Amino acid sequence: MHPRIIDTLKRNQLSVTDSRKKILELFLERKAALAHADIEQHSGDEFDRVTIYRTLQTFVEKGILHTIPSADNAVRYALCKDACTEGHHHDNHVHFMCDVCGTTYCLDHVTVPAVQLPKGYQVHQLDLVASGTCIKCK
Amino acid sequence: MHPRIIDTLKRNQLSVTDSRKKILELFLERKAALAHADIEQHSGDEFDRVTIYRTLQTFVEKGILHTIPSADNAVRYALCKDACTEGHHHDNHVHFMCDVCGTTYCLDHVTVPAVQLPKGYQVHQLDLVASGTCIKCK
DNA sequence: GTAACTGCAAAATATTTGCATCCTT
DNA sequence: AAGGATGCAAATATTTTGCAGTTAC
Repeated sequence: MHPRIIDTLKRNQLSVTDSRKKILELFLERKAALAHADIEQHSGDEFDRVTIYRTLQTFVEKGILHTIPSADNAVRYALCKDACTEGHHHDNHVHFMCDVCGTTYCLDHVTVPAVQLPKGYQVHQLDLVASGTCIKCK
Repeated sequence: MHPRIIDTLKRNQLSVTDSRKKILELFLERKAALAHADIEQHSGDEFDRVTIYRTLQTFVEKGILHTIPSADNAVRYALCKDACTEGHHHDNHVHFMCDVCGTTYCLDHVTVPAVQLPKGYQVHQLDLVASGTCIKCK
């Protein structure tokens, strides 16, 4: 098991349970974003559907995961960088969704360029969602 | 009624029906994006829920509307610029979601800056979603 | 008149809530 | 032991599908 798992949970004052360990492990193993359905599949029906909903929600509240905006109706989640703390996400990075294989990536190292918005708009968060063909599918 | 309505429908080989006229009118009146629920409300229960789903889907297919990515699970729609044609969206513009009033705007005149993605990623579409406080709520 | 569109019913899917039980600390 | 987390059941919400009746052209 990934050494960061227990640490991350404890740092966030969460009790260390099987479902939380397993779900966190899934995100650490795969670099891509995961939707509720993905987790249900990859955890092999080990946990209740509801537990997964609640775990994801808890992780988002604690700043362990963030949701990724997308134009379809599927909510996807990805690991936050360490800078994220409770109720305070700093995820102004780029997401890439592959049209072919459907994988969603967090491109942490790419920064979102500054944008000039019309006067009066105060920006708190910037999300750049790119889509196209990913490196595996080209 | 807005003069563009009939024209837009005919240009896309769609028959001119009450629901389509009304829904298109809603989008032309309000500059903001609309979710299914918004349309249901503002059309005063005039149409069936299912008709709204189908109308929105048809409009997206025809390139009259596009969907806006968002981190919550609500799918919002907004008018495409004229350049969009069937199956071929060109909406690389900026969307702004107000955290206070919940309104989503299409900022057509703001362009998405170029981004340098890692080698091997082919970008077909770029969506920049900004959120914060809008001009009315500041 | 015919093809396309709508409304209704119902199925399928997704999400939320309450509560009793179990597990972590 | 106590509080929190889970599982199950069920309520709610959302989206899709089939089909018969209606409307646009």
